Amino acid sequence: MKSITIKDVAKKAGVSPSTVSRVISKDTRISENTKNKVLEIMEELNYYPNSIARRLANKKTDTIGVVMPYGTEDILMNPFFQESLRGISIVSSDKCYDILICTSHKNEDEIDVLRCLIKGNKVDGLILTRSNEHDEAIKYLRDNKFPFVLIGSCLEYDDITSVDNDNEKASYELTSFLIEKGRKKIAFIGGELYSVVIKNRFEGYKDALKDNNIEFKDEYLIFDKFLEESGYKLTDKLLNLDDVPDAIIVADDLMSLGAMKKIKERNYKVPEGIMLASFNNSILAKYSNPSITSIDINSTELGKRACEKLFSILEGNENELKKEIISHKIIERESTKTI
Amino acid sequence: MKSITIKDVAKKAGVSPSTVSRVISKDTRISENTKNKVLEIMEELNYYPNSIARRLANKKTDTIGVVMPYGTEDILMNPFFQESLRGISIVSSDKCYDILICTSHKNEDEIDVLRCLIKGNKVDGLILTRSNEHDEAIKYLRDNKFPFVLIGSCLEYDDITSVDNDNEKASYELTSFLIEKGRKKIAFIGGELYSVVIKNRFEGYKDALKDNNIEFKDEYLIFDKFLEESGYKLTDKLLNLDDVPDAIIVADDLMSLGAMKKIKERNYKVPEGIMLASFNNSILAKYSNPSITSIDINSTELGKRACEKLFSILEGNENELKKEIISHKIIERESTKTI
DNA sequence: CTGTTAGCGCCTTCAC
DNA sequence: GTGAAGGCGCTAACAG
Repeated sequence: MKSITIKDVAKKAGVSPSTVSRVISKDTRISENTKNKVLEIMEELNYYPNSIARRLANKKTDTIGVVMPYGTEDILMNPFFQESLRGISIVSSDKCYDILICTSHKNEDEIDVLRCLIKGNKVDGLILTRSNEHDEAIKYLRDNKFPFVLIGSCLEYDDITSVDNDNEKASYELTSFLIEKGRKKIAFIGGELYSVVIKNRFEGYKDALKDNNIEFKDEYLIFDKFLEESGYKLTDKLLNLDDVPDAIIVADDLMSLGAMKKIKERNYKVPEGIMLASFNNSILAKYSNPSITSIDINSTELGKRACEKLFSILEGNENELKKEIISHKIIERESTKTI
Repeated sequence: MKSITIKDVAKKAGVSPSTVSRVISKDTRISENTKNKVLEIMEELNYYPNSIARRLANKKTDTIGVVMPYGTEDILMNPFFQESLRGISIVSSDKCYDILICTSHKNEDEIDVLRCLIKGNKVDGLILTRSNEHDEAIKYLRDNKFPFVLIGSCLEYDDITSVDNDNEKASYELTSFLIEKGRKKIAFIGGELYSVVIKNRFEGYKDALKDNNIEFKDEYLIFDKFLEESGYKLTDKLLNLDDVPDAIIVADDLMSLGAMKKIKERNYKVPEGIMLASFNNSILAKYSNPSITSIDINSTELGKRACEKLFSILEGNENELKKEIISHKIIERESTKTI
């Protein structure tokens, strides 16, 4: 089916293609008469500009890419990504931008995916939804001076535009919160060790222990993947220790469900025997039993602000704050309630 | 930053642009020598074809659009969409297709969004993730003969390619399951009444009652939005009835969490006093307390098959099954356990 | 204000 | 096998 073009409209309206083009791009210097005439014909012909052709001529795609974490098979199921994507979507649809979802499954190299996106002119800018230590993706984008915003923090460069929580502080607060509840044997279950967010949360935990003169114990610190199953397995190890912890901080809600399951299986009581506290405050934490105290990180807001910053960059406003911090809040629930 | 083009490669390789183009599109009738030479230069120049230009010339975008439900502010948070998107993503990345996320927030008209997508040549095909009665989007796409696959079912036309569960049967089974457990006062909490999936699930429920000679009671049937909060409110109404139900089927996990919350608040026991059973088997059902019996609808598989069918259509294989059914399974949990 | 011209970068006949 | 030429649909100077 032959789609109708700007030429068809022009011919029928008795004007030149460029006049039609001007109407489309809302050029001011054009008479009301011809404008209305053209609009009328456009309506009549049910014409709609071919965005591909516009993109080629404008060298602009009106599309932003959202890069989901590598190896997304399971991790992508974390509600965090859904929530931040929602924030991104709200902002970008306001600007009439499209969203391209970028994932690298299986054997593909993440850098190849990025290369294809930016060299192929598929997107105007990117939002990364996570960061690792020595992050290759960040390095690649930075080296190529490609516009992007990071949801998370970058350890290597301080010229990266990013939106993040103060995870170190949040973790410090959460740890202190447990200490105030009288707990001293506090373990920490993390996700991937190379992930920056985990590093931050771990640091905050360690600092809080130190400031409260509690000795940090190596065996109270374990890491694995951001999966429910990992939480389950790691907790088992903690419960096998000679000196079983009386509180556990888990770096993610999904993992904490696994932890909770194991704790119950082993017949420990939450919160009496072991207190549990977690991060992200997804709906999972709210409906767990007992419900889990969790840090609300404002995922949707992270997405929104990241997207707004990206637009700001694309519009050339370089005076934006490089690193923006989104507030967090401890949501206390049963898993840490003192009776 | 000037991006390098096919011409640059051609010049440096001492061949014509068309030759380079042939190398890119893996044309066979080309000598090994020139091919290698060109590939070498491409590598050296770090050349990557401009996909926008290719799209314009080929009239093909290598992109599929995934249409999220209208008014997505909250509904989009349902894990179902995340899971089916994952399935779609796995298949499309195999084919090197990009995924465009399409949402219509706020005041926009969904049809406008679709119009913009297809008239604007932004995607080769679409996947709809839900269907309503008298669905305008389906009608529009069908009228325009635009390639698309529906996750769900269409009531009006039987020439729509779709992937769905047998929701009627599933609901019939779930209702029968509760009846076998000795329950007779079974209520049904649905989501949006105009949604096809709700209609199907309601029909199955009604049929099961009928086949078991249980009278259908109007006051046991209530509908609202696909939200946790709706489940909460609707359940309150059920518990206020003179004849309180002894079992409730909820059309969605998220809603059933709300229902569970209310049931507990009102001091009814699950499953002893009231059994609860639900649909979708998201992680929410598993970790609720008590855990909730739910129909596993295979969300990821729905996404995968929908995407495969779309590719099949795009490749011109019109001999595909129009309506494909994905299997379901009752996952029994505490909320319906008889002691 | 409006039309003409020349691309955007790639692909695809059609010749050789 | 390879090159030249024209076109995909739109935009952006440059004229007038």
